[in-house]
Amino acid sequence: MTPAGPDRRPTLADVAARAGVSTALASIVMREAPGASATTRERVRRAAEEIGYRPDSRARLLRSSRSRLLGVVFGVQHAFHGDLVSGLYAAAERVGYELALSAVTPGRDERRAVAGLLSDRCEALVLLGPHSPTAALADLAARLPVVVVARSVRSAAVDVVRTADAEGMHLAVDHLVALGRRDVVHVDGGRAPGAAERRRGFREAARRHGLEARVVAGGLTEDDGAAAARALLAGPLPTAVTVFNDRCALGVLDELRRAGRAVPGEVAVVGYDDSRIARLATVDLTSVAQDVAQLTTLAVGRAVARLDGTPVERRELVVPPRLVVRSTTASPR
Amino acid sequence: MTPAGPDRRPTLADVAARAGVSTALASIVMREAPGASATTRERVRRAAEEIGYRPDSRARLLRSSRSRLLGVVFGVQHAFHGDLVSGLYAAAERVGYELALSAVTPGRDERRAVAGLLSDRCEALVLLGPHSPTAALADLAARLPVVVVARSVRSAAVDVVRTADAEGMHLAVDHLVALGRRDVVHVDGGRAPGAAERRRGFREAARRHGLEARVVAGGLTEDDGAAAARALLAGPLPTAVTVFNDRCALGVLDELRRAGRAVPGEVAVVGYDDSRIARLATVDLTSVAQDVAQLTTLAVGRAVARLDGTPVERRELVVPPRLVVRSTTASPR
DNA sequence: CTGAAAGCGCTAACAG
DNA sequence: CTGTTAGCGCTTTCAG
Repeated sequence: MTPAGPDRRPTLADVAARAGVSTALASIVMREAPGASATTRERVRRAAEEIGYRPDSRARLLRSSRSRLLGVVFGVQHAFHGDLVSGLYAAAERVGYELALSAVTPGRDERRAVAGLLSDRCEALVLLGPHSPTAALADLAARLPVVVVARSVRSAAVDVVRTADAEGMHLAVDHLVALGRRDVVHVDGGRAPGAAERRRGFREAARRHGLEARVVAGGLTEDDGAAAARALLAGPLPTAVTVFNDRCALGVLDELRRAGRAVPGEVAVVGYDDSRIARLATVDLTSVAQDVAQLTTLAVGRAVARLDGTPVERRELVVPPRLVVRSTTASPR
Repeated sequence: MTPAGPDRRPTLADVAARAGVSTALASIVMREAPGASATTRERVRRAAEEIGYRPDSRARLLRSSRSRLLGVVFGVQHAFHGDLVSGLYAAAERVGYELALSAVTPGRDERRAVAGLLSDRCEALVLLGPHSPTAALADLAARLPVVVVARSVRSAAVDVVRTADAEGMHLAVDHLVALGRRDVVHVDGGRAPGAAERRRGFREAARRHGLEARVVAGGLTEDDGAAAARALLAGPLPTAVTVFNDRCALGVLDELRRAGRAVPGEVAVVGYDDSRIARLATVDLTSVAQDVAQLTTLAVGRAVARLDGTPVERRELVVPPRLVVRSTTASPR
């Protein structure tokens, strides 16, 4: 079928030859850059189509000084990171950037994930809930713009886009108190990104209402939540529980139900993230929602601002959370 | 601080100049290729270290004919895909390949995810549970090796690595029947990858045991499962239910419990995927496990075999599943 | 509006 | 063992 020639993938030169123009012109057409007549455009586009030409992004990036590539490091296990990645794709597309994804897995740590992205000539990095120490993040930020999402970092070197987690807990506690629940316990996220902030917010709000700010150890997973619930069940049950995140809250819920305790009858439960699981009819968990669209738009915007040299007033961008009330807190005590 | 010079990132030429060698030699050292003395290696490595040199993978790939890059398309929502991605990273590393990730999100379909990967010069594609029609997959496979994971495809053009889903359902049904449950219903996955195969396996096994092979509509999500459970609750309850996947099974479980039905007392439930959620103490769902390590190792191996031109005997590689018995089927009727 | 020429940073032949 | 010489496929001046 094809002539003897090796069936290497077609290059821009092939397109140009077929269309009877120079590669430079073909390039202009493919990039949709100004400087070619409508006729030429049509001819070149047709030629490209016919031979199944696909631009080689490597070569393109190599040549242009800018790669317009944003590196994203995410945890492959975290459902919430999935939501953020979705938002980032959309946000990047709106401003003409591409995303390069690099996952953190049980066998691949953040260092490796970042190293891969650096070799790929990303212009800036967006790190979702990174676990790296502040110093490491600062080092990285010395090389290229770094935007940390969903975690606060005490460093003037990196940009941060996060939810006002403390405020989120205020909303939760205020809501519970309004419902007449005054014996509120917080199930903690330990060292997870955002946990310290949420714990702090809980304590502030509790104090403000004159409550005892009791905190029990939790974690990120359903098992952590179940364990926390067992600890709670060992003593007199509080009338409400705020939990670090929805996964953990699910474990709390499930364990409470197993123990035959009514939710929200005896105990109200509030989660965090407003994940898909919280929205399920069968779970229907009251939860503090993070504004994913806002977070991702701001993260990309901030990265781009750094790249464009746009002056930036604040290193930290804080997005307000929203309380989504569902049945785990619906009925008053 | 830095001299007047533009602070562009250091190139191989910079390293070479600093080490007092040619770029070719520096290249050899950086690639750890044979052809440089220990002394030179040391000197070059030091120079690279000092100026913070990082190889530019784009340029490298542009130059070399092979990219050693495997493109992976995954669904950012699917927890199981996360597990597969983790396994793929490990498998690729073992054979000296890199991964390029491209996510399918609510706003980014498979076409776009694939297109991105093609521009990145991936040598082969690994598609996790793709939704594209067979014809589209075959077209793609005409351009480069394509390995489909976790879905069967009736096409001689693409390689498939999947779990023996029918067999998985056999295991589930056999187990239930051994427990004395003879009124078994399957909650279906609809058009999801793997659903047809699982449904078929259920019917085969049911027939073999002389049971009525009842199937009700389900889906991939917890909500789908809850809806299916409500349908089930409308009539006389079966003594056991097999469900398309764990997420859906979770919805079934939760709805049954809400209705006050005992699991496994009245109804036994079996899920599919042996996901983290199934393993949770509070869920403890009997489930058919897919062998992730095996699936991913085979998928990468198959892609590499195609690239190396190694003759391949079967287009389809089928991995046996394993039944993990937990408390949702533990006690006999 | 179009084409020729010069690289982007790196690797792969070859020479020496 | 080391250096020189060509490009990979594309974009980007800069002439015409």
